[in-house]
Amino acid sequence: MSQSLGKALQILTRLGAGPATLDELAAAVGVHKTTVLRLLRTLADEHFVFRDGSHRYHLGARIHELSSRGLDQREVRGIAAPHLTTFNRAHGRTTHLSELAGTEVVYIDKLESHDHVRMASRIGLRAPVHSTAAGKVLVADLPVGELDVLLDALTFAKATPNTITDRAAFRAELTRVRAQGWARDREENEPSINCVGAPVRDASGRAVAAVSVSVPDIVMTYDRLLDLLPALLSVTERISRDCGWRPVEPRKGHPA
Amino acid sequence: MSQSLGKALQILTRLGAGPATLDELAAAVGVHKTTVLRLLRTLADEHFVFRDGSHRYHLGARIHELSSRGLDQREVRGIAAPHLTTFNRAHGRTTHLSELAGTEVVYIDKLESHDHVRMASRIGLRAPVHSTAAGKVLVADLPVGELDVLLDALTFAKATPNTITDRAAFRAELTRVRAQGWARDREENEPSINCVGAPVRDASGRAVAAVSVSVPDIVMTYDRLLDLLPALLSVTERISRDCGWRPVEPRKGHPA
DNA sequence: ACCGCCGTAGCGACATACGCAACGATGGTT
DNA sequence: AACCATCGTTGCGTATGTCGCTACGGCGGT
Repeated sequence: MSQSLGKALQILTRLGAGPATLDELAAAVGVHKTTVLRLLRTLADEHFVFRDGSHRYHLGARIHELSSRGLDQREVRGIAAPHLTTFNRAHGRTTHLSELAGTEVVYIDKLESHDHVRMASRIGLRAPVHSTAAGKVLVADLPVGELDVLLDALTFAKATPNTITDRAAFRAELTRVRAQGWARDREENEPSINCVGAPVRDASGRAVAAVSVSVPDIVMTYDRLLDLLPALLSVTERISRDCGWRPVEPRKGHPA
Repeated sequence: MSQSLGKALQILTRLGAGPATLDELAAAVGVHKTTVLRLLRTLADEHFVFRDGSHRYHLGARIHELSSRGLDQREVRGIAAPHLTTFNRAHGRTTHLSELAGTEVVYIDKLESHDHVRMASRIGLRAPVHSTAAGKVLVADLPVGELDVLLDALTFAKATPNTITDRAAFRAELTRVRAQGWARDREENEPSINCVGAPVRDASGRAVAAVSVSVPDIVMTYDRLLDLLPALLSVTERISRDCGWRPVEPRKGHPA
């Protein structure tokens, strides 16, 4: 663990919450302002931060550039984008594309709802797999060994009264997800927010991303949200096909 | 200049070019792999990078989160976004929103062209003020002292045969920009790319951002690009008004 | 003029970061 | 099974880079 790097990263993270002065950053990070200034100098030299005319430091252009490049490296995002735009245009609900990251999902794209109720999520945020629809579809088809390792690492943190906090119950939920091909989050991750998600698959059939639709209960009930399932399954199928996925053919001689 | 932080930032920048292994990063940064691993560990702990199953490190979720938050902190971006979306929908040309950053502009939003010719620019990239339309409008109205300081710092790097590389010529260009209220870049920044730009002003009348439209010559001639000027001036005026700007009223008793 | 705030420079001490060397884990081949 | 190559990791001693302190300069406001 590199001490000075860790401190610099804390500075960057603090600046994510808003611009700050040298003194504010020194207080936030807990080191002398000379030390902070040295770190800030280095960060500024590489354009990770900049200082305005009022003595405040801000996140700089390099962060945006790297994020933009990093997102471009996530292939599924580029493939999904036009499909999601069309879906969002048609349905107007907050839609996320996410990937699995350890025991969490990370949102790698977001399309805003068309109404005035906005969700506080954003690209780059992470959420636990066990309480999100996206998480469930991303882990449901993991090979047994991988799923066990993941479940071992999961803390099943209770986010709301509805959160699944029991390993056996979560396994049962994943069985259900596998059977129906989509997942739900009924106020399990955030109070008053329901969500449905479906997997995007690649050529190997593996779920490489999830598309999920989130709606506050006051805007749309869970039952109304289910009306979006056909469209959701349709768009994830289209994206999957563009990712090289092909449906498994029914085996001959066996019941469909 | 913090050595270990500098190295870590080099790692992040390298990963912007694509995923890399520990050995590749050690070679790129020029230090022992143990050192790189320590830095990567710290970066990974804070989610700035992650490692995939094939030994490769990638830029992580925190970069995207910080970028997203940092862009939200740029107020003019939020104000301009709906206007630019409408403008882009109507005209379908690559459109940038940029801010001044020292002797450079930094692109803080980008709307893609509707055709298949895409521009290599991206959010977070910087470009010199003297060879870009956006740069010209951002510095044209600077107070004299500020402009002098900026010009002193400018190297007038020659990007193309058309680049203005002479201080006096650039000053003359800025005089013209002030008079007409918009600026051009006739293959001054990149060969075969023309650009027009106009300022977004805040309540104080100061140019706080620029909207620019860039088009490759093969797609649209400079003269055709000029057809977009009325719409460009109109959208920048609308954004400016939303930023609190109000047109200066003609003085009474003087010619209009 | 004085004051407050911010940024900066120089210094010595020492803690942290460094590279080296060795080893463990993994996967592939024979 | 053994062997090999690659990657990641650990432990060590050392010296370099980082640290906080102190003092000072610059700037803006009164």
